[in-house]
Order: sequence, then structure tokens, then C-alpha cells
Amino acid sequence: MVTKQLLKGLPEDADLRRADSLAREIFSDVANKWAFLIIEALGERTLRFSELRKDVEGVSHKMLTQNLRMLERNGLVERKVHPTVPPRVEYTLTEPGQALRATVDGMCGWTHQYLGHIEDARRRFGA
Amino acid sequence: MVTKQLLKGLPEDADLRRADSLAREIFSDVANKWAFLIIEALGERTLRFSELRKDVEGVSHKMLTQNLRMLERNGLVERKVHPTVPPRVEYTLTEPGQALRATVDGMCGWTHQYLGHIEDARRRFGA
DNA sequence: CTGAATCCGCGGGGATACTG
DNA sequence: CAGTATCCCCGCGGATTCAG
Repeated sequence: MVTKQLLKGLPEDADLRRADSLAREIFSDVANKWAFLIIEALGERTLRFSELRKDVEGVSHKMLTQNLRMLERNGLVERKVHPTVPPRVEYTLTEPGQALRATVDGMCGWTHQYLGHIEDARRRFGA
Repeated sequence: MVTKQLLKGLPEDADLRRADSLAREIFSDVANKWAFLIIEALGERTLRFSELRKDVEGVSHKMLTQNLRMLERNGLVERKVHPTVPPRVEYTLTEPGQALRATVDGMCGWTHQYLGHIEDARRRFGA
């Protein structure tokens, strides 16, 4: 199983362990609510900071910048600054970002599909 | 786009809004690092609490219980208690859980595939 | 408009101890 | 072994301010 190797750090070899720890780090970075919502919001579009702020409901100024920096650092979004006044900054998913979006979309679909199941489960759990 | 409706709460109709807010809630619950790692660890296997604790590296006792409760509440994992002594509790992914695992697996694959890209991006960002 | 920096409160989350 | 409860602290994350 590919994921076992990815996530569990078999102590075979120094390089493998490095890659593995890096992978876990990336995983921790990206597997968070805001990152997902941002990726989803971007989709195939290019959006400005302020537009993202509106689209990603409930995100604070700070969290948005923070996550955008993180995504940029990992090469998931590209940040393009237009040196106008007032400044205009646009964010776009890179190819790796697009690839991950497929996963996020999958999760959105999943949520839709199982909304009913989940509501039921919650009712049952309430007891 | 299905996800837009899912994540942005179009104010059409009361039921739609309810479903949407629920969806966002679920999304917030599940889109977190520990939940993903737990789902990944469970895979097709059934694991005991202590086994999970070992497999999901770095998770604390508290976080594990907390996330397991959450996943159980949402019907993603089934919790089976064997009334023996000492007690034995086993966790298994339900069908919805399995379905979501496909997504999580996708993300693991993605991480593998783009490890190189990401390392490069980080180096570039360092400047 | 974008974003860095600062302040600060609250809660996430670890450690520990205790029950069944 | 599994789970709950308590304590406590650090850091997330919101609000605000200042800069470019």
C-alpha cells in the first residue's frame, strides 16, 4: 500500500525517511479546512485577495493570508502582483494545485452524497 | 458546479440552506489532519484503540478519542465493544467511511506525486 | 487594496490521574 | 485496555493598526 509507506516512515533508508517526514509535513499543512476551502474557491478561476475573502465564507483576514502564503510556499497557488495603485493581487491554482483540487472536489461530492447517512448517524448517536 | 452550491449557501430556500450549513459543518469536522490520518490508518482493517494509537503517529490519547468520537458520530467509523476483561474496542470504517477513504487515498497519492514539485517550490520561495 | 505586525483572549491539546 | 476528567499552558486565530 502506497500510503503506508507515505505516512508511516519505514526506517529503511535515510532518503526514504526524509521524504516520508516531508510528506507528513505537507499533509499536515494542506489537510486543513481553510486550505481546502480556498482551493475549492479558486477552482479554475483567478481571484483577488478581496474576492477570496468574500468567497471563502467566514475566513478572517489573517487566516486567509496565512493559508495563501502556505499554499504559495508549497507551490499550490501562484501569486501575481499587479504594480498598480491601488495594488491588485491575483491568486491562481498551479498545476499541482489543480491536481489536488480533484481530491477536494471528491470530498465535496462525498459530503453531498452522504448528507443523509450522516444526519441519520447523528440522530442515532444522540441516544 | 455542485461544490459552489455545497459551500456557499445560496439563499434560495430554507431546506437548501440547512443542508448547506450542515455540509459546511461536516466539512469542517472531517477536513482535518487527524481525521484523515485515522481514516487512512483504518483502511480496510479493523483496529483496536491502542493499535490506532501506534499507527497514527504522533496522535495523543485525547485527540484520538476525540476524533474517533467525531467520526463515530458522523457515521464514518463503527465502534464495537467486546465486553471482555480487559476490554477490547475495535474500530472499523463504515461504508461512508470507506467512500471517503478513496478521497484521502487520492490525497496521499497526490503528495507522493508532487513531492518533488513541492520541494522545488519551497526552495524557490525561500528566496 | 494587500499585507505585516501587534495585542490578547480563548480553546485546542498535552500530561496526568482515576474509573470500569 | 479503553475512556473520562482535570489541570494548565501555549498558540491559534480574531481585531486592530500601520505601511506600501
